Amino acid sequence: MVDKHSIPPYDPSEVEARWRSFWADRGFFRSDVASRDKTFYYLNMFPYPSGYLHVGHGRNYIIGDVVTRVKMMRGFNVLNPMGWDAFGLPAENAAIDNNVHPREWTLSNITNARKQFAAWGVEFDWDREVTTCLPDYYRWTQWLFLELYKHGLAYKKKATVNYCPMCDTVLANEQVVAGVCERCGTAPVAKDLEQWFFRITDYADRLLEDLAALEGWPENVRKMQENWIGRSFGAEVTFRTESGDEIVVFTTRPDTLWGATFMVLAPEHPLVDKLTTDKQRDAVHAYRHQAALASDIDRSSTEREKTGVFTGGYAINPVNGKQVPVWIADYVLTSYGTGAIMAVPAHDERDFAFALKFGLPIVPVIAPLRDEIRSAVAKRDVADGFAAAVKAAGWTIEERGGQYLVTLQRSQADAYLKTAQEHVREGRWIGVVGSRFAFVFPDAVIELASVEADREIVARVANGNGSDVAVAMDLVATEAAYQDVLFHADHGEMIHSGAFSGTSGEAATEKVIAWLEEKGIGEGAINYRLHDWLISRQRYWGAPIPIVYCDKCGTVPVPEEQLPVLLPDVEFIGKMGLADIPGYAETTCPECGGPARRDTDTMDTFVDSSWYFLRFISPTDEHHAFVKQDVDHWLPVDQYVGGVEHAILHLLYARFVTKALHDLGHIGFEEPFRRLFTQGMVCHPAYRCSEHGWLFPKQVDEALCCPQCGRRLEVASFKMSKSKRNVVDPTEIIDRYGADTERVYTMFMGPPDRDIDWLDEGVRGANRFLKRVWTMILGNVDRMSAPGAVPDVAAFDDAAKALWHRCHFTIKKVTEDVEQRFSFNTAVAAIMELANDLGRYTDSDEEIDGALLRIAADGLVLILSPFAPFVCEELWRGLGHEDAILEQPWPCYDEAGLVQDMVEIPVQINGKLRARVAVSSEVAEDREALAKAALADSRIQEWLGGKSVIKTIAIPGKMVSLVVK
RNA sequence: GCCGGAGUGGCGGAAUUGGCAGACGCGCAGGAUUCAGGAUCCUGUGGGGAUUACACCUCGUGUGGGUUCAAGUCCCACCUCCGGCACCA
Repeated sequence: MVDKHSIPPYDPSEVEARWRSFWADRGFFRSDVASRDKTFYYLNMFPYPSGYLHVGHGRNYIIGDVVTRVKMMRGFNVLNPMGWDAFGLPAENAAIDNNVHPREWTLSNITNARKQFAAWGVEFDWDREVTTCLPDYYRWTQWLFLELYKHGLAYKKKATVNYCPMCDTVLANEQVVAGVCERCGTAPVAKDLEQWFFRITDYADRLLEDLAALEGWPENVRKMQENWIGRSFGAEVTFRTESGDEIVVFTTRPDTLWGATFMVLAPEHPLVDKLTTDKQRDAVHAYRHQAALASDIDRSSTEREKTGVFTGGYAINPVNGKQVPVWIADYVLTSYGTGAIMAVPAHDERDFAFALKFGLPIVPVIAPLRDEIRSAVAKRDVADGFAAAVKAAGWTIEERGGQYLVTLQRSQADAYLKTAQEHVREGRWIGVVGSRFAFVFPDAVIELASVEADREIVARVANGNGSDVAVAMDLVATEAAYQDVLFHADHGEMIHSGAFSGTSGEAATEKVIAWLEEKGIGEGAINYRLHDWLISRQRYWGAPIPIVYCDKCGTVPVPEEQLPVLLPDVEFIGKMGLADIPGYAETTCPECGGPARRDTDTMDTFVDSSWYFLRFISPTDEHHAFVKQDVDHWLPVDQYVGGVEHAILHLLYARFVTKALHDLGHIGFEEPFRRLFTQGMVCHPAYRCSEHGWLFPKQVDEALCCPQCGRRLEVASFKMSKSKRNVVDPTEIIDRYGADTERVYTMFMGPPDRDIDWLDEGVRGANRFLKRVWTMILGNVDRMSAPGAVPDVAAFDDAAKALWHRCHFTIKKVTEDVEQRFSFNTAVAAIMELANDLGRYTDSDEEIDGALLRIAADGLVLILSPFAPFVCEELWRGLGHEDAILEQPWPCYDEAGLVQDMVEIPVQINGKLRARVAVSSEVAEDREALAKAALADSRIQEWLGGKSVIKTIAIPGKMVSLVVK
């Protein structure tokens, strides 16, 4: 037994102070880029340097540090750099609030963050630090811009763009999330401005198709990108107005063309004026005015009822020569497709609602996949004997209230129509809805097969009672029994479509497209939701766009040797762009030397971050952004880690820039990140008073009432954020328990990809574990053999064998969990189990094996060290070693060590666990011997009780299952 | 509405290829130590039941079905929650 009083208590602050600068001083994290051997590029998404990092940020970096340390001990040449996404609006806003220059604010945050990393024991190759707001970085961002410009991938155009009035700048499409500015939550307004764009849509197909090969990426991120790119296949079809103007529409359903009974243009569509008749002009003008005022959120709400106005104009449906009215409505967007649609109300939900509201004809041209026809018949509309006739024919008929409901299938429709006609009373009609649409009158059955048929039905019905019914669908749309068969968007058989009737499924689309192309009235087309990337920003704190405008020479790129175009060094006075800085725009033309003006916009900060992973390979190169042979060797990044909030923006842009640079010959690969991991957020309870807002946990007492007004507080767990006052400050955790404890808890608290609550009790548990390891290791050093001792495995007693096995098993598990599974919580759990077993072994009264103890203790410290590097470095010295842990190879396990002498094998009878038999591992691996051993067990014999075994399933090493009768 | 993901003890979670459900930790309970608190250590801890015996039985992984000797895991239908997109033609 050990005298625990002789061991110094675990004092993390003292231990951590001793090793804080050790790893950096020894240069362990400096990487050799020239080396080509076993390289491993690990990359965290570089942070925006804003104030203090909290324990939620820590999760990201601790994961990286653990993986990096393991990889280093495993003999990899690891590159794990860090940099700063240092341009951007928060710096400007903070600068305005605190009256400092954004540069000062940014750089001081960086200094602070570096200190926090050191306190966490999170190490990087600081020789490779990149900072996007410094000229030696943004010079190359400007170079990237010019490369894209020279090859037609950057262009300027006037466009309607999203402008955020709060941020005072335009936004990329991707930065408008759920209709509001991603950063400040303000609804953007539409502005027509000349802006720079990157031609990302040229790469839409490749960005989509290459997703499939990104097997190391999470499925949800790939799906999100797929949705964002939003590729849809269909056709562009040209309609003509009566005056001969072309209206091109995009449709994914060319097979429904025969059902296009009207057209809808976006209110902003250029042909609207010309189409509008004098009679409609006022209404159209008013509607367009109102649409222009409505915000995008209002316009794009699916809840809202459809609105629109008839222009008075008509176009010709090219497939059947029929005249269709042209409407305008704000459910058609200028930003998608051609800003004009053909409306097929029978097979498009929006068009259906619009047609019903405005009384436009609805003609089914596709048979639904579900073959069901319904006919609701008022009793007073039919002669006696109707129900009997229907029953006699064997069709389903229900009776409720004053009506019959007949349900049938398409093959029965003709017979039913005949029966209905025979029974319908004079002046009445019967509707048939579903797989067939028809109206039955005493002297005729009219199929809803065309607009003309629709008119005739309406005319006949109106004759009788002068109703206000506009179209045939109105006659049946209010009938409850019809609700789920009125409309469908199935890819069924084409009907009422001339020669194409009878064509069905996806093939219909292809055939119609081929025919459209042959006739010259349309062609196959692909449409994307993705738009070109708007990169101009009207703010100061970004990389200036390196373009000059000359009256003589036009748009002139700044020559490469004149880069960088420096941000003007002004005393910072507030919200402004480069245009507000006197003298900045004035320059001379690089081509003719005459007077010229600079572009006064800066680039979106996502441009900075779209290529930084390349710069880490040669961060100080003054002649190149990066060196091809080096990046070709080190990239794609082996493991990229960051928040899922970048699933679309940053990751899509970085993929685009990589592909563009590849095509321009600068790099030899097409995807930047081989494996991607998105870590979950760390949450913490936040307390809110409806009157006084968010409260710090410290202000809250047990009664959960507001200290100011006594109101009951709302409590809920949220992602840590300063504004909700629920951040956990790592400094407090480190002061109280040490960084090692924070690291172990962070890794142990749950699967790293999942959102999780930070629990103070959990932190204490991690601390307890480290204390236990400390006491156990230091308290047993005297009983261990010297380092390097080789145990005599053959002489082990049972307890020693078990511990020996546990050591090998744990090493294997931790190695696989970290390297392959990214499952750090189970890795830590396995180390805890080893520590528990080791503790049990040293506490027992039996004689212990000094060599085994040495190996187990050394091994425990080595595999724990990536998680708790400070305390392990200390314990390593305590164990009598002189060298650093990072100079040690990762311990290895051998298969022999994994084999146990005896194993317990569960035995099931009829699927229920009835016994466990202890057998030697040889027996356990032998199917027949294992089955025999199971049957020989006395408990099993008892359960069998003379019944016969019909089937025996023995899975070597796993279990035996007996089926008995 | 569409597309993803997830539902397992009081809590976080484990079970990697269909093979002993609940590893590991928190919390809780009892005990040891202590003047006391804290810290530490030991024991127990899914529900229900049984027994002289913790070498027992039984139910149990969101719900309902199914496949299988065997299902948290596979299939079908559904419910709930989270995330993304959303009048995208």
